[in-house]
Amino acid sequence: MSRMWNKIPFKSSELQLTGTLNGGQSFRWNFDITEKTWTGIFAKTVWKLQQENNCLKYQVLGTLLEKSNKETEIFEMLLKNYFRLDVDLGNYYKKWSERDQFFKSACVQFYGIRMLAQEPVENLFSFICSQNNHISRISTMIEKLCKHYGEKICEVDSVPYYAFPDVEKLSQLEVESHLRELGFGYRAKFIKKSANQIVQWGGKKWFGSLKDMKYTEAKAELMKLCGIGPKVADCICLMSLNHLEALPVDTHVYQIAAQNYLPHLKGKRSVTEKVYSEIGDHFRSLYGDMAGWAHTVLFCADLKKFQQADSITVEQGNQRKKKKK
DNA sequence: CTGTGACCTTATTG
DNA sequence: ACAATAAGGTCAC
Repeated sequence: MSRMWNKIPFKSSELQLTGTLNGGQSFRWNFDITEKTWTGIFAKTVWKLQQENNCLKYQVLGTLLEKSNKETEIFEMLLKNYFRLDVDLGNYYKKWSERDQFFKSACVQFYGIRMLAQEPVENLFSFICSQNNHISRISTMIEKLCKHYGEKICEVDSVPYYAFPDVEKLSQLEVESHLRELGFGYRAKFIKKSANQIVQWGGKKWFGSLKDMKYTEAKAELMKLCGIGPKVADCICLMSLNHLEALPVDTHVYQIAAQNYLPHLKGKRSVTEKVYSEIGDHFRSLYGDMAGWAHTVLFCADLKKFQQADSITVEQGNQRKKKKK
C-alpha cells in the first residue's frame, strides 16, 4: 500500500535534516540513500521525512497513539514541536554571527541546524549511553534498549520498529545484568539505578518539575542521578527540558574553546568543574540565552563525519552501518 | 578544591 | 593484519 506524503510548508534554508537528525542529538534516525528519506521514531510513532521545495514532507508508518479524527493535526503539531519550527532560526544565526566571527564562518555549510525538542526519558538514557563512547556504538546500544524493553510499534517491510521504553521497564531488577550481557559495560548499572531513582521520585511528574525549574536547579537535580555528571546533565537540560542556555562541554567543545576562544586552557589535561563552567559562561556571554543551540551548530561543524563532507559521505557512512547487521 | 586512574566495549587508527 | 588508542564522561579516592 502506498502512502501519501503530508506537507508542512517550511523554508529549507532554516531546516537541515542531515545536520539536525544525524548530528548527535538523537540517535534513532536513519537515512535511506535511494529514497532520500529519513526514518525515525519519537512520540511512540514511526516517521518518514523528506524535504522538497520549501516543504517538510512526512508519512506516519505506524503509531501507538490512540485513534483520533484530528490525527493530521496531531501529527503536524508533534513535528512542529519536535523541530521547534516556531523558532525563527535565521534571526538567531544572524545574531550569533554578528557576535562571533568564528561562528560566522563555521555556520555557512551548517545552516538550518535545529535544536530538537526531544522526550526527556529517551534523551536521558541515550546520553548515559553516550559517555566515553562513539556515536556508532551509542546507536546500537539504544536500539537494543528499545528492542528488549520498548513496545513494538509496527513492522514495515518485515522490519520491526520499537518505541523507547518507559522508565518503569528500565528500573526492573534484572536489567543491570541483562544489559551487561548485551554489551553495555559499566553503563548497565547507571541505567538501572537512575531508572530506579526516577521512578521513586515520581517519574513523569519529576521530569515536568525539571522543566519548570531554573536551568541551574534542574541541572543540580539531574546530577543526583547515578551516572549523570555535569556534561550529560547539560545535554538533558538543553535537548529535552527546554533550558536552551545549557551548554554541554565535551572533548570536542573543550578543543574548540581552547583553540579559538580561551587559549589559556590549551595545556590543561582534564576538564575540571571550574574550567567546565568557565567555558559554558564564556559561550553564554557571547551568544546569550540560547547559547546551547549555537554551541550545537559549532559541535556539528566539528563532527568528523561532516568535515569537508557533502551529504554523500554521510550517506555512505549510514549505508555501511546498516549492512553490518 | 584539583588531579588521577579505573571503568566496558569497539570502531578507528597507525 | 593486529595492537593501541580514543570515543560527546563519571565516580572514587
